[in-house]
Amino acid sequence: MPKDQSQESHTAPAVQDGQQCDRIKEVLSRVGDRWSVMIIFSLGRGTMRFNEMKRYLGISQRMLSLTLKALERDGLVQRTLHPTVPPRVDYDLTDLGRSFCEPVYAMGRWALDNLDNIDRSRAAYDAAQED
Amino acid sequence: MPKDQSQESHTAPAVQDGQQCDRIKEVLSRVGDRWSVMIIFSLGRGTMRFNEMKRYLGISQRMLSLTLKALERDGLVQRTLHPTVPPRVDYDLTDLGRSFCEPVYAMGRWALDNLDNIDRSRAAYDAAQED
DNA sequence: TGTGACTGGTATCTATTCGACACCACCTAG
DNA sequence: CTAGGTGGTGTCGAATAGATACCAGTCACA
Repeated sequence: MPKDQSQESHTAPAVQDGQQCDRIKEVLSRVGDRWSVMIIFSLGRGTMRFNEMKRYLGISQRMLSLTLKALERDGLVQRTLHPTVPPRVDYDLTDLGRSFCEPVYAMGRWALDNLDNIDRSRAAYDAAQED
Repeated sequence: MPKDQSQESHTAPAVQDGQQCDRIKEVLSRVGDRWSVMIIFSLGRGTMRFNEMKRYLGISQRMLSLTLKALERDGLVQRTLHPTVPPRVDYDLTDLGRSFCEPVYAMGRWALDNLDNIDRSRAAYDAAQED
């Protein structure tokens, strides 16, 4: 419950007024973790299979399984089992998942553009600490 | 190490070819966690003080302290100590932090727009599981 | 003159979560 | 017969998050 909403004379940029902030927090808690973002990110390229993602992302089988299940439950990812021999499982983004791609890519692009800035900041901070 | 880069006939949207993906993963591991995003999100509204953020976000003191320190190290957040009595500490975004706001807000906006979709998906998924 | 609450933290202890590993059934190649 | 692929689940120790206590100092209330 936000206590001090009275002095927002700043550059309030978007949607926000307290209970909305709570809902955002709620959603980000669900889909805002590292592996969810990474999975959405790579599925944006197209269909992937379980072990393919595992190798590509360097994620443990357990976390991949759990995260994919959660994303499927949230309606971002679709799981398709092909009853061949051996059985083959494809993972794709749903429409909802694809719409989530845009903000995820925006973050990815920012990450790429600013990795060097962050590294410089870190080095400067660490150097300053050594006094 | 991506193994299968050959069949990207899909809507490959942005920067990506393996080692770039690794760097994105690296940055997202740093600033992509829930509390970092939430802190950037609320600092986007303007200067905040330590306990103000603590109350607003519902974060523990320890995590707030640690996350702010990490964000300061990464150059996204600036800490200003006013040597008054009692001492007062202000937290602001740096220019780098403000540039990060855009993708963060994009995610927040998506979260807000799609919370209901996610809830419906979850309910449907859970109902289907009960067979 | 306590005592309760505020400031911005740190230290500690515990609960949750994560990742490594083993295991499953089944198939194929050597 | 063994090694490796498929897509997972179960277990266990380590890392991590959150709750709580505590710090030094100041203020208001009674």
